[in-house]
Amino acid sequence: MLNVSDIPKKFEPGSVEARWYAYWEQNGFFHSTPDDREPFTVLIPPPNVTGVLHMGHMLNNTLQDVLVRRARMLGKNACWVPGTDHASIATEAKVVQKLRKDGIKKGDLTRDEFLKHAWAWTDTHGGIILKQLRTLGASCDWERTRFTMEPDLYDAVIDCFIELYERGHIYRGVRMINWDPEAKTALSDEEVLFKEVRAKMVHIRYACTDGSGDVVIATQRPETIMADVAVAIHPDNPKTAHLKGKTVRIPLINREIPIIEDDYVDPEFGTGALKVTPAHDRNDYEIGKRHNLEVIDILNADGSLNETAQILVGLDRFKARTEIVKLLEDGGFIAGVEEYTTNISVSERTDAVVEPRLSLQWFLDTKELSKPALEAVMSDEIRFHPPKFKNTYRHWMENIQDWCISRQLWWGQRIPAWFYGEGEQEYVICRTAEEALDKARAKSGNEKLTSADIRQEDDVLDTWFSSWLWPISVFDGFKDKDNADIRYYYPTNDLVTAPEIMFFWVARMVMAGYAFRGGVPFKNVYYTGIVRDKQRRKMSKSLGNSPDPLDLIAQYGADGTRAGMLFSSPAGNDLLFDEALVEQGRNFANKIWNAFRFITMQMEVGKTYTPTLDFDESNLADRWMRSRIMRTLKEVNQHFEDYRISDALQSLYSLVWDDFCDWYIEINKPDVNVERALGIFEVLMKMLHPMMPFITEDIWQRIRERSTSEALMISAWPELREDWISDDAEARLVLQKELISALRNVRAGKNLSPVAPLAIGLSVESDAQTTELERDLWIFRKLQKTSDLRIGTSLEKPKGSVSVVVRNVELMVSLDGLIDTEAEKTRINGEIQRLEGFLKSVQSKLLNSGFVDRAPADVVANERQKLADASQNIEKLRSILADLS
RNA sequence: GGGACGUUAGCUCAGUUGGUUAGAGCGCCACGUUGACAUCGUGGAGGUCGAUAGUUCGAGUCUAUUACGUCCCACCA
Repeated sequence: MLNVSDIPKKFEPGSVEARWYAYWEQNGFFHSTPDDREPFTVLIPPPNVTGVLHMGHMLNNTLQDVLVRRARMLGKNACWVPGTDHASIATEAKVVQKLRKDGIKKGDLTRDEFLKHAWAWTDTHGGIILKQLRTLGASCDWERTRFTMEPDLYDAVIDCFIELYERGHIYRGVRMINWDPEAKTALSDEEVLFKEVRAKMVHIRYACTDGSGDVVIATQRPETIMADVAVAIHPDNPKTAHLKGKTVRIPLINREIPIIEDDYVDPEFGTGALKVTPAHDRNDYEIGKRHNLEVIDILNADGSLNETAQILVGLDRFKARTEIVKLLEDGGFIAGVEEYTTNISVSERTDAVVEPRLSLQWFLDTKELSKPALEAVMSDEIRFHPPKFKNTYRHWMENIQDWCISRQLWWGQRIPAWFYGEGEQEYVICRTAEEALDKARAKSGNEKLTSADIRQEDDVLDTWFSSWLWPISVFDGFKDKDNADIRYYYPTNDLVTAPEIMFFWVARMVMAGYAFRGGVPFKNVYYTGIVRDKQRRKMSKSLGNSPDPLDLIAQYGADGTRAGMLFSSPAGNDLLFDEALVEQGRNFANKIWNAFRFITMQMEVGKTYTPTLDFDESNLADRWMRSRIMRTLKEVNQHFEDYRISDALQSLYSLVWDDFCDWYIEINKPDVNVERALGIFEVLMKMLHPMMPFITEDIWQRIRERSTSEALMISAWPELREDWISDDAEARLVLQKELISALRNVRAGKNLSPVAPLAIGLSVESDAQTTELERDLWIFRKLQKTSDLRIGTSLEKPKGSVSVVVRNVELMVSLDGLIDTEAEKTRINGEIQRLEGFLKSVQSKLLNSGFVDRAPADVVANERQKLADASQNIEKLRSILADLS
């Protein structure tokens, strides 16, 4: 089965990845059903249904796959549920855009017609991203793929709405909300972003009606003066005291408005007078409420001026802004214009400048729901990785506002409210029109109501109002609150997501968890960073600085790409993506490949080899190798425990490359014990599998014939053998390594061939040490060619030799004529100087009675040992120096 | 305006409860084709831990102040 000629010099990922993925999937390894094992559940943060894979997804899903694959190997029943989100605003915007291209206006379509287009769009572009995830190696349970707009999940949202309404958490009311004039819908506070811009502050004169002069008011929104209903001053401001009780005239339209007094006004700011425009400013709305002022709305839904404005009607708000400044200038109303920097709010989805707008919307009252959700995180019932995000979470939860959940869109779950009677003021909440009719009749006492009198609310629900149910709805926990799946898989284990959606999604899922299942929806949240480029710019389509993930996989292999992403992504840290990382990942895969290739080259054709971990107790290299493996396994386990995935990979990288390839194989060359090497390989492949699934499965299957049930993907994670960890073996091998490195260093310094045989002397302290060292010296001999190797306590130093002190061994290299005495002296003097500096610091510690008295005994003993060692080595170096002259 | 976090080798980051003159990976420099691998090997050069002041026998590791940076939240016209 194993034939060297089959094994190319380079690892070729393309040919094996698709094959193994199909193998895993066809054998049902991804699929999970409840059984006696401990469940391990991960839910994919559902990407937008029509989205394509970007670097953020790559990082996020690689991490999920690593966690899931490892849990599976740990014997847990791992279930990774994939799926997509209907992304209400984003998708509707895309469909509208597409229709526009085809010459169709959304307004000309009925709701049903539009939805047909939307479904067509979803069917055409939907689910691509899930296919792409397979390329990455994601071990999702595809049979469980869900979509937030599929019937069951749609129903879940409706059930949820009805239940929350009945429990009194949902209300309908007129509030100042964020209006997106582009998408023509309300937004939640979370969907609004702040953007810093340069803007003009216009100072406008309002004339007092009594002819006593002007009031100058500063505003960055001069186009809203037609909606002004008052001018406010602070009651205690002497500067504006003379204005009390007066009225002023709005420029251009000459409407008279009163001057009112309100504490909100900052006397220090600007002129101390503020125009009050309740319809178009949150604060002004509050002031207006306090003073019982009228609300004059001069804007249309699309942000253009309406009839009420009287002037500039029909003009867009931004056009109107420049136009009105001209008019004001012409009329002599401008007192000045200054540029300044300010924050404007924009829609997260459409980038349109958000308009504060008074409107009738549906809200979720979050006061009660947020309480247990806050507690769950603060008490670490849900653990955040890294924990610093607890602060952000707490801050938000403590200041949580009611959630505006209605959207003036069609693509989404339609609110199950049914209006009857005049003016849509009366409604019932229920699932169907029939039910609504009964309820409406009962509620109104009007038995004559017919289905024609009943009309369903047009609005749909915020996308996140479906996503927040994801952990429950993917297991049909609304349809059947006690079904086998949700009993078994819920609460889920790990959630991997970006901190940007902590409020949108994480916090709300926790609230939903408590609201509907009385507990947490997951136990750990791993926050990834943002994927940025080398200049720390966020990767984005518009900047064009993002590589196509699929290109990366094609070029470097899925394993290489995954490893590359994992190399540099501690939890919560941004990933500064550099193709060099992926290159490193590919190189690592290649290194593994070639180590394996080397082993196969040692095999005889036709012979059967049984991988074994039966190490040779008498062989230091073996004892060392198995110690390194187990020590690393212990580290890796701990790293996983701590969600330090990068560190886990780093440990494995070093185990494979440094310990196994650079030392174990090198020491054993040319006749490596194949069965043992294969045994080692099996352990290594297991440990690496969660991170690099393809190459590890491929090698695993090449090591020997395996039945389906023996596939690496479903094999058991290695068992930790603490008894294999040996400080003694590791210390002894380190000494050999250091002796070898020291000699290599001498060779390099003297420009000697790495393979020229040299006469070596090793001078040690005692006969016992001679015996000890001699026992392990075969390793030194294996890796360094010697013409003569002597070891002893009183070795005579050959003429013209160079000496290096390694720990407490003096390594003497006979160089016969090649030695540059002066250079040697300089080197040794430098070494002495370094040691003396060290010695001094140790001495001063030990001379300090405070240290000796108060430091723990072992620390003091350690210092004394250091003192002794350093002094001894200095002595040695001095004698070497003396010999040189 | 409030808050969180960060500042350690050229770059990206580790440094657990304060105790070896600070570590890793990548990069860099030099040498190298000893038949697994040049997607490689060997060797090497690089930091005194943002600054200041404290606590302590001892501080990158604790405290305070300060500078700079990143992010989150926030209705100042």
